[in-house]
Amino acid sequence: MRGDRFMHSPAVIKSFYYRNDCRTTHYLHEHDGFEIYYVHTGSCCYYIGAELYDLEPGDLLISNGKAMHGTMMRNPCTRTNIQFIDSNIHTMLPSSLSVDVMAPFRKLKNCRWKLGGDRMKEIESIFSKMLDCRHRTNPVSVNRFHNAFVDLLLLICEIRDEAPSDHAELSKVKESHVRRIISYIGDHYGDDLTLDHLAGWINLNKYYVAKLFKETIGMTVFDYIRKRRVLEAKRLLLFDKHKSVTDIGLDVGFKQLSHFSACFKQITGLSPEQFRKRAVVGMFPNGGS
DNA sequence: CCTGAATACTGCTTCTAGGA
DNA sequence: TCCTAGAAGCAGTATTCAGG
Repeated sequence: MRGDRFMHSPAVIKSFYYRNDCRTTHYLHEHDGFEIYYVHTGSCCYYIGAELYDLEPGDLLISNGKAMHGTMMRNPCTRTNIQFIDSNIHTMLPSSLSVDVMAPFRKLKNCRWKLGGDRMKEIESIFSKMLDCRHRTNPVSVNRFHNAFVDLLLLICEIRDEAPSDHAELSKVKESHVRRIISYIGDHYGDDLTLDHLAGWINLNKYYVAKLFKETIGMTVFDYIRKRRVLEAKRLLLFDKHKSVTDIGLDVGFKQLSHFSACFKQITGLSPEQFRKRAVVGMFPNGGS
């Protein structure tokens, strides 16, 4: 792993993991500040709040760490991950800077862009510069690291201005429907949800809803609901140690324990009980998100 | 952009058994 | 007692196509 808890600017940058090989699913967690997540190779599902992103090489994702998030690996994935807080970020910025570099993080909250070849080279070059300076403590290297990070924030501002993000695309009618459905599932995953129910709530035809959802998200409504329930079950298994697997299964919307257990194992590769035991032994196996 | 029908298929529910 | 796993039947879902 090429990265660690970063010591240069503990008041701003909490961690910097460069081209981190990521082969395991990372458990749901939350933290202060913001996160920049960039995929170099491989692919993974990135869950944040009620959103799910399929990330591929060249995908850049910015997010608010306060939202519950985590990754589910599809293939072994190499990614760069930076966690930072903005309360003291002014200490790193040149006084002449006239751009609000935190605007994309505040205005968009969670957002993903698919970068093209030139932008990929550019952002990867910035990450390399940061890597070069990360362990040097002399003032020049510290300043170079700061400058590279500010350059990264400025690049994100540029990308936001010129490239449509998933967030912007969601303003379209179709994606707006899907966003509403995802939001509804996020609030009601513990209830008895059916396609009829969802279609009725959004006033659309159920066949159309199924098609729309699959087109936009890449998975069926059914799959999404199951993953959302398992996701919540994972959170409860980790953070509510006194709650039995049975209660958690029922809480998140499964009617039968056998079905909960089967779904959980299908999605995570572990039974709920195994998941809880392993989580106690080793939380966050690779560090970062 | 959206609806509706037909059909094949998926996976949920229920039941049961067995291990820890 | 709690949890996992397998089997069978059936309800619900995905897909496709035609049409407003």
